[in-house]
Amino acid sequence: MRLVVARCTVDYDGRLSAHLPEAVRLVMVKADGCVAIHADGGAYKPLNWMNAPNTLRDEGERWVVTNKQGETLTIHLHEVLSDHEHELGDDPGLQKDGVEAHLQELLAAAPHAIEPGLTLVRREYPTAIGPVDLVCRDADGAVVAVEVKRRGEIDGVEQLARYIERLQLDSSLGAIRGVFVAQVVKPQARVLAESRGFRWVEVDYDELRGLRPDDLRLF
Amino acid sequence: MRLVVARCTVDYDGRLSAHLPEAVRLVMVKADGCVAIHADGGAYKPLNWMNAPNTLRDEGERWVVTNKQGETLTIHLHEVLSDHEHELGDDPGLQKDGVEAHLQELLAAAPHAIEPGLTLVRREYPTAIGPVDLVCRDADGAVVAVEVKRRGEIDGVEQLARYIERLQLDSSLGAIRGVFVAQVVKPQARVLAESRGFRWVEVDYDELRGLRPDDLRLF
DNA sequence: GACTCTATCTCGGTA
DNA sequence: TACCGAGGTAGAGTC
Repeated sequence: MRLVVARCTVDYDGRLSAHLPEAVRLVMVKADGCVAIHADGGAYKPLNWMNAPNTLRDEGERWVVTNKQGETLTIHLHEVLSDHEHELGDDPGLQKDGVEAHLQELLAAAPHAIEPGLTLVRREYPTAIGPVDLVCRDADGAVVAVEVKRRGEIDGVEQLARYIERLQLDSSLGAIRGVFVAQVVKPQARVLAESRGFRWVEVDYDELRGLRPDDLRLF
Repeated sequence: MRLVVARCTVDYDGRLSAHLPEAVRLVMVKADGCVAIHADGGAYKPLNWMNAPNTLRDEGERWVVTNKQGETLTIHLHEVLSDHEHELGDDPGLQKDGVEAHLQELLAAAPHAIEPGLTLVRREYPTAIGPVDLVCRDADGAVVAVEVKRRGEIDGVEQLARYIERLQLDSSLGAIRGVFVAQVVKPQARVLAESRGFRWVEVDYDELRGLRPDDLRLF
């Protein structure tokens, strides 16, 4: 990784055009070739960048970075204040826990947590407009489509509505109920869900993780 | 801006949990206090970060960064290979050209490019759920609601549907047609638009920019 | 502050 | 490869 602190101007020309007036910034060049220009603030997003793969033409005072799509990033280095190279080596990568996929797994293993008597038919049930998170049957044998979100917002309810619309076309399934499940269901999403005739349910991730499927036999 | 290259492990605990095993990485601390941990590859996004405002407790070998929501980023510095501080000063900021707002301006100036005979009633037409990008009248005098996107995806079609539903409540407008306009309309969005009874149109940004409003009088 | 929408989104999965 | 969906989305604008 090469770290250059310099007074510079930068121009990007590609999906849009963008220009940075002269100022002191950090230019970061990673081992994979990607380039990012950072100011001293404004969170983690650089002001300008070019992802790998690309080709960097170093003309001394001017760097021109080009990618396969023909986008260019041009950096004029007016004054280099610092220039260091570091060997970092490969990164073992990030381990995540608590994203939507995990929530869906836990609910697939314990559909009773959504409502008593619910049993799983299939996870990621395929339709022409995308997979339904969970398709279940309730205690009466009726089909229930479940949309799982970490945060329950309005577009998730609409997603559920689209799936049910699609599932209804398959007459063999009979009447289909919709249930919207999330750790938090926002007020607007609650209103829309109810007006569409869907139940909405809030679940607790840590509680779910504590439940073994066996625990639910008690219901 | 402080740049530390160090062999480190990192843990984030907040909206999810994430862990970084021991490796050499760049720890960047900006003047506004935000912290980002970069590997030597993988575009501009850091592996882990904490935005400003936050508080950094420097315990020497361990840094604990906490924000107002109670999220924490814990960095264990096992071996510091480099540690530099730089004064960058304020940044004059980025100037952009070619984003959705510009596309909307161009189409407002040349609605004929969407379909012959179309004339603009109003840009950013206000409704209770947000502004409609363009409201026009077609050659027959019927109202046409236009949603403009740079990339036409499924949620843009939903947005258009919500606006039209809303506009229909205003009975003075009569029957309302919907048109979905983008530089590229994705397959799923095409299907949904058609099933909702909307036209979809792809437009070329550079061509539009070349058209002066006058040119369109010829249609 | 809350809500809305854009983004050179990034990133991962899958067909 | 392209498409599609999630994201600790971030960031900007509006109310």
